[in-house]
Amino acid sequence: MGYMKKVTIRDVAKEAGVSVTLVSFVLNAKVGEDGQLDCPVNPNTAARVLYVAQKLGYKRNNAAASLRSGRSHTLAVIITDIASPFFAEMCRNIENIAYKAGYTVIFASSDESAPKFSQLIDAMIGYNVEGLIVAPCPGSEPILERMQFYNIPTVIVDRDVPGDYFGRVLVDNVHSGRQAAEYLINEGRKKVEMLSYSLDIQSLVDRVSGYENAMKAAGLEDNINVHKISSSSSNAEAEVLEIMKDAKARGVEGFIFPSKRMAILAFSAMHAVGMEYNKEVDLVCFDESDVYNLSEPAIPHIVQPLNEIALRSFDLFQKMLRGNVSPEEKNILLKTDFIK
Amino acid sequence: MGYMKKVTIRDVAKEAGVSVTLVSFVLNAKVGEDGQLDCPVNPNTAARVLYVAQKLGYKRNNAAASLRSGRSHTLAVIITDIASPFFAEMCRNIENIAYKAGYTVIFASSDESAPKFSQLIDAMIGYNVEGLIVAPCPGSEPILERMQFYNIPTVIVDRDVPGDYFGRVLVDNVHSGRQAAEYLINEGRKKVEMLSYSLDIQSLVDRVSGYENAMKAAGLEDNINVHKISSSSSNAEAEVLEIMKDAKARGVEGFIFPSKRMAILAFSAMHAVGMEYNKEVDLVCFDESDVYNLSEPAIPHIVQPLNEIALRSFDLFQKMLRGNVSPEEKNILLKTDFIK
DNA sequence: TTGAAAGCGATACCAC
DNA sequence: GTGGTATCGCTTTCAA
Repeated sequence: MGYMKKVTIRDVAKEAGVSVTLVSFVLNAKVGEDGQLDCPVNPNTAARVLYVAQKLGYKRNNAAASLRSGRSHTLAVIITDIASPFFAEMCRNIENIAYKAGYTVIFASSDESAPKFSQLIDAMIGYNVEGLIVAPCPGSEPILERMQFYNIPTVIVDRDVPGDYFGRVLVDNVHSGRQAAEYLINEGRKKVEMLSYSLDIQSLVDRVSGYENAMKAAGLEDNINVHKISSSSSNAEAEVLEIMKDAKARGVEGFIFPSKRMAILAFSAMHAVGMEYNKEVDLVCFDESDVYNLSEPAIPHIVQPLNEIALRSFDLFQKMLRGNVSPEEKNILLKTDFIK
Repeated sequence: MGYMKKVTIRDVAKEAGVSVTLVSFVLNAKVGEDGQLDCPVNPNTAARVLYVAQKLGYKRNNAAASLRSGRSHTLAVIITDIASPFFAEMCRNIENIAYKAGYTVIFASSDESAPKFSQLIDAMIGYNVEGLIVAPCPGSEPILERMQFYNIPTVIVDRDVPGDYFGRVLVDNVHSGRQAAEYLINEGRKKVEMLSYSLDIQSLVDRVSGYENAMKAAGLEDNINVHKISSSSSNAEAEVLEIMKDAKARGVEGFIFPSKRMAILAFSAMHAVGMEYNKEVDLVCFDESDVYNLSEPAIPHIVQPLNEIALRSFDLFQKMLRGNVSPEEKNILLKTDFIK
């Protein structure tokens, strides 16, 4: 079976007996509130053009339109790991919002690699994207700096990098750490401890600060205890087992596991040393897992406000695209959601 | 701070003192095995051009290149749900593979909506994508049919739709159902039953067939029992509870839960009726969940061969792009992975 | 209200 | 090896 030759604006113009200009006008006109097209074209002509375009199966060639107009109606989203449920869900939300606003979204994943990130940025620039929503990876700072030379509005999410040019939509991790600790303290737990990584990840450092603040505020500063484990899973497993064995011996009453990965590790260890959730120890975890919901009772956990991150990021991008945005508007700090 | 004017091929040409043709040649040349550029250009000139392009920060304008050449080096992937871990991981794999082959991937999610799917397809055509990897949603058949008129190689994954034009990379669900049942039978379980949805989803129907085949082959046809539940979660919960209560009373020895969602539902119900995994009942589940791995011992489960799906899909797309592919090559059926 | 014509930035063809 | 230039399909003046 043969295939259609691409039908262009010229074909439509010829068939409708008008000029290409008219066709372009009609095809780009927005429908006003009254259902009328807001363009200086005779309604009858417009209707005929629309009909013909439809009949011939015309599809705008975005490459040509973008080349000429300089606009692409395309937004790039670069995250660090497309396989992470958090990012996947964020992408889905951004895509939905952007779609309604007439934008196409290009997603890409840097896989935490700065060279790959650099190539992706180049690709995105080549695509004439109108904006960028990006979760920075280690080493991405100098690459991101270049965005302002291209005058591409850039919104940072998930992890911060310095720079006045950028918009940012971040979550208040100090708050979330405090929230976790306060919950356990209110449940009557006094010996509340926390797991963390020895590697300094800002979000974890903040969560630890929040935990420490809450403990101090409750007069429990002497009970503050943060166990830092290796980020390589091979060592981590044994380390966590040791920590839990010791914790059981010391009668720890509450634990904060500030990531899903740590929570899963800790559950295994707790099981192994015979430490029972909701009996001797209460928990607050982070992120989402089936395990949290299946536990009896469900384990309280703290999640990122994904839809709001998506909403605010896209909104900020559009504001930046349109013109000057005040520094306050450009720096958005969101609160996490506590799921009980 | 000001921003850079976009630097074009002309700027590079002028600065390097050569023609735009030369610049284009050099910038598009592939590096041969000997590290030499395979283009009819003096190596010194080429080096100078490369140097200047780098110095000026030249980035190819894809819109222009695509418009002129008709090629976009872009592949579209349309799935039904970007928030599903299965698809997210598949996307990541495709992106990685495509990236190495010099392709950019545009992802989009139809959210199981045919109208949205149609709009996405139009958008992708407008982007001059060179190919499509698509998980069809209900009602997408007539829309997909149109792809051949545009001569865009299209590979179907996850769910089948008829059509000789398409390539397809699917998994053998009959096999996976058989595999699940055989495992339980080999463990010595005779009363092996299965959960499914009352709504006919082909992959589930196939898994059920495989289960039935295995039971018959083992002479256990009298024990075949498939419980069909509503797909709406409100009813499903109560139904599953009832099923498990009854199953416990009848002394069921093995269960197959053919999706993660069903498994989670069933775990709650089993817990509620006091039915214990690895004691009175053995399980085989599908997909991935932390719960499977945290159970003691870990619950065997069957997963899609994601990386192979990604690999074969992209490979098939490239073959279809290049020329005629035999019907055998166009229909790929993969085996699932059994995780013990 | 309509149309002719000038480009957007690259590639591709042809001549040198 | 190198360079001039038509051209891809569209948007955008500008003039009628």
